[in-house]
Amino acid sequence: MMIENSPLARKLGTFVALSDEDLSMLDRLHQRRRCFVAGVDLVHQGQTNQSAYILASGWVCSYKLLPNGARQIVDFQIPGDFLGLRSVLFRTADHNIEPVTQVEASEVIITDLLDAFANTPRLATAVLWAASRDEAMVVEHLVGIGRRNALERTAHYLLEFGARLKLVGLATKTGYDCPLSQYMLADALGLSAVHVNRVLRQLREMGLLTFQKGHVTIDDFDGLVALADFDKAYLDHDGPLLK
Amino acid sequence: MMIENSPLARKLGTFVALSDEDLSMLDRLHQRRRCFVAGVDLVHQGQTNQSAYILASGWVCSYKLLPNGARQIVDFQIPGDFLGLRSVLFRTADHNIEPVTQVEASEVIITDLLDAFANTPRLATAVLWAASRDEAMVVEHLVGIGRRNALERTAHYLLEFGARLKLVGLATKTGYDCPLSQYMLADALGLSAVHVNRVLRQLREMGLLTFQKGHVTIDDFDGLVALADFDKAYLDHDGPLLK
DNA sequence: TTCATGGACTGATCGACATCAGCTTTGCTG
DNA sequence: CAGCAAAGCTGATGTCGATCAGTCCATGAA
Repeated sequence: MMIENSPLARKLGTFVALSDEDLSMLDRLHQRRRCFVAGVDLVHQGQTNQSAYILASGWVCSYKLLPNGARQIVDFQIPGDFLGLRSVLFRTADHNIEPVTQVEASEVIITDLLDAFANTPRLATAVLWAASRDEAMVVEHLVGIGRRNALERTAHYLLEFGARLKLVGLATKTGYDCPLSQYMLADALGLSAVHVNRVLRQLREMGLLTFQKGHVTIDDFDGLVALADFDKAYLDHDGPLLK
Repeated sequence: MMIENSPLARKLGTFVALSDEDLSMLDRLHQRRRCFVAGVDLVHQGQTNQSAYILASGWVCSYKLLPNGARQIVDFQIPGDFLGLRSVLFRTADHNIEPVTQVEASEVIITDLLDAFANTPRLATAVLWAASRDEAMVVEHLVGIGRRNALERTAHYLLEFGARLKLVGLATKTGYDCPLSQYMLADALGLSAVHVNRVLRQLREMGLLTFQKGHVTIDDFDGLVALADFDKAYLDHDGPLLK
């Protein structure tokens, strides 16, 4: 069985060395596989008693709508990420979740997860670690919107995707597939789509990065890192931190 | 003993009805009381093996610095809030923490906390709840910076403080003490101090809110809620959600 | 083929907020 | 109470990014 190739196992494995027992416990969480089509909300604000999921394939976005019609995308989830954990704790969702692409996800029964926590503390550590990392990413996103200009912000965001996708084997040093439209990118970055377009052109003309036809090509990694003040360490490690 | 008057107990009590056992467990976490003076960093980026704290009195801010000299304040902590929990999990802090005022805080030994989790599941639920709420606030903050203009953003932020402080008995319907300078507010809201000043004047002239001499007076609560699109439900409850 | 739709892309114009430079008030300390 | 630093406050000017108003190009349906 290909347990250790699930995106989540792969990601957690870089944080914490997982035993066979941990891996099979992870596998047990992946029972109820479900599919969703792009564009149809999976969860929306105010909905109660939602389940949590682990993303197996495809991209998803979490966003909030404002009464003036604007929307802010808070985060994108990629394979290996948890979905809607906070909504479960809160009992009522405070944001919407929409698949960007077609999506496969495993429904997580919350008692299964708590079971897993009690029986495999190593796994629990890894999951908490991943959750902290997710929160750190939201914080970094906030900092970017608050204090970085459009160019730095965009560069930083796209670098971050590279790092996240590499953890689950969906990116190389030179680039990754990215199903986002410029509109979505705009709603994530707090910009207008028009301006995102100009910024992407600028990044391309500066020879740093090419965002085209659903694919991001990193043309000059070091240049991007310098421009965006990207902290290489914070998302990516050489091996498990906890042996 | 005045256990149930600690800000944390008071806050958690509005989420989950706590037993005497829960309360005395909470009390045990409050052993090592420490003090800090305003303006001197308590934690800074990159520092490792930091401890966590529970804030007993005073205000604290968590922020990040960018190489261009800008800073973004991610969150303020008020009495009853946890401090630096993520840094503990991550082993190395990804942000700075600075007391805004003189501060009293209890150092939390992480094993004590895990003990408390194992022995008093109700308390554990409450703490997780509080942590989710903190995360929800950061998300709301991100949405504000990304998609609300300066006026709405400021109004929303100051309303949120009112709601948070009310939970620990430090605010009334009509206002609260707020030790923040306009500079700090600016760094939290992603604005310049000059603009914050103008926005505060505008709020005052609109008869909505007065921010002066360390005190915020809510002049027209409903007006503010309408302007800021503030969700009254999300921070404030009439009684424990979990009986 | 024609039409419709949605994303990418561009120029012109406008406005919200930043920056700069200076003044005033407050509160602290010698 | 004089002197000073820090915060509050304000006008003038500049700029980044929004908005408006399109064109161009794919894809897919009729």
